Amino acid sequence: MATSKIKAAEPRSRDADRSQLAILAAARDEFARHGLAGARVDRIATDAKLNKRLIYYYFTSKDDLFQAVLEGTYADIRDAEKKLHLTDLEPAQAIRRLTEFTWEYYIAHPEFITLLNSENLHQARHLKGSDRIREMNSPLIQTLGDILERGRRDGVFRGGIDPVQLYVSIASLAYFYLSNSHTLSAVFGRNLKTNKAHNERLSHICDVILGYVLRD
Amino acid sequence: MATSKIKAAEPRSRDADRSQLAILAAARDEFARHGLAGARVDRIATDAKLNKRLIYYYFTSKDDLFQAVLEGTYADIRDAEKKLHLTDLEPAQAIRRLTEFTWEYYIAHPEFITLLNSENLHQARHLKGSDRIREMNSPLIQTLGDILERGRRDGVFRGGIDPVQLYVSIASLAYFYLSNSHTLSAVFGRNLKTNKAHNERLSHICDVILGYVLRD
DNA sequence: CGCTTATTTCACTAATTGGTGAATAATATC
DNA sequence: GATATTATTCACCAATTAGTGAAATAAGCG
Repeated sequence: MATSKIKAAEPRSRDADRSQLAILAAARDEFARHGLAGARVDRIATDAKLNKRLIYYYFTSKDDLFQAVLEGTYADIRDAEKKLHLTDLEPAQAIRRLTEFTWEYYIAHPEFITLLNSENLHQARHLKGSDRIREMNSPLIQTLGDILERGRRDGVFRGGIDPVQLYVSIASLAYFYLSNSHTLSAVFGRNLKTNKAHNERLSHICDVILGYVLRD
Repeated sequence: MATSKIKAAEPRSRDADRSQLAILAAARDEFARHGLAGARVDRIATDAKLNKRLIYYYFTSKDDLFQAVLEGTYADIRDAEKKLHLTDLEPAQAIRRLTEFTWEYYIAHPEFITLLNSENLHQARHLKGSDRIREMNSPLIQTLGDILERGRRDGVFRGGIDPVQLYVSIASLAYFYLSNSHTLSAVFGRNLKTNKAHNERLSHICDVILGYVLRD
């Protein structure tokens, strides 16, 4: 007979913060893999090894949970950006470092890409309703503006570069390739997801960006 | 009174091709707006002003319908590319024209962007299963290779440019901006969707691309 | 007219899904 | 030991959804 109801299961200490983080992590993966509409709350609960009811207890609704995931995702990249210390480098080196960082961050965090794509499909309606996001406004643009100005004064950079445009372009060249690597691979009949292809892409991106900012 | 059952509704001639096109057009809009998981077959039927049953009659399943939409979308852009006649232009002019074309095509066909994003979320599994796509392999890469070679011989372009990398970069700079304009606008607190912002972006993209291909 | 193809109608299903209410249990904390 | 918080269980709902079977109807065409 088996005393049934084997409730031994380690006493599992209670920790509201830890539970919320477990939910957020599971939700991030689920939303990243399936998009907002394709994500399943039950699957998030299973993956978090927690009860579905608890998700609604802490996060009200699927949409609110998605918003929380997005906020966390942005907070993460902002934190990483802060550690770059671009101001310590020569202008050209700083631009190169930012470019390499961007590329490597997207490689290390593929969920960032799919989450952003999902949010854009929904016209950023979760971000628009978020206070936390606006507070995190990237200080990188300011830094980038300083670097461009310094490079121009030194005579190594061309003038008249808008830091936002440049930032968007650096992101573009990395993001598009990684986000669309599946369809691109299919269309070109060439696997763009190998290490070799990745290295070639990063090298090309640096050429493009530096070719642009450097004075002729 | 009203004799009820007002069946007057113009005799609606029967045309299998027209019906299929109507379904495809409605499906394209629906998939573009809501993604694959978020799209509703009933809504497609309503929008196509046809019966849901007919969708399954012609297209078997939601996934097959999505694949047909993707194939059509690719066929459309390939057709547009064919009309470019880049070979008639000087190398630098040809690159500029291709860049402007890409930008304008994405602006005119926003559904292209969201459909591709959806397909990449699904790891291109519909494209991989499509014969039609492989047959349409872009002749643009060949043309682009010729242009780059001509430009290099003329001494106006730098050497060693991979046409696929360049093609991807041109697409990147346009696509990312338009695809992510909602989140970018929210994050930078600056509306990137105005006409003015669009013109500035295109101008910047041309600077970047030409700055890269042109010899110092 | 008669045949084929196109289109509609409709009832229906089997499964899924986001979300809830309420009671219970376990645990940390004071 | 009392209490507030944290977590589980479970039954359940109302709505939605992709997809089907079958029969009826209409139109083009030879």
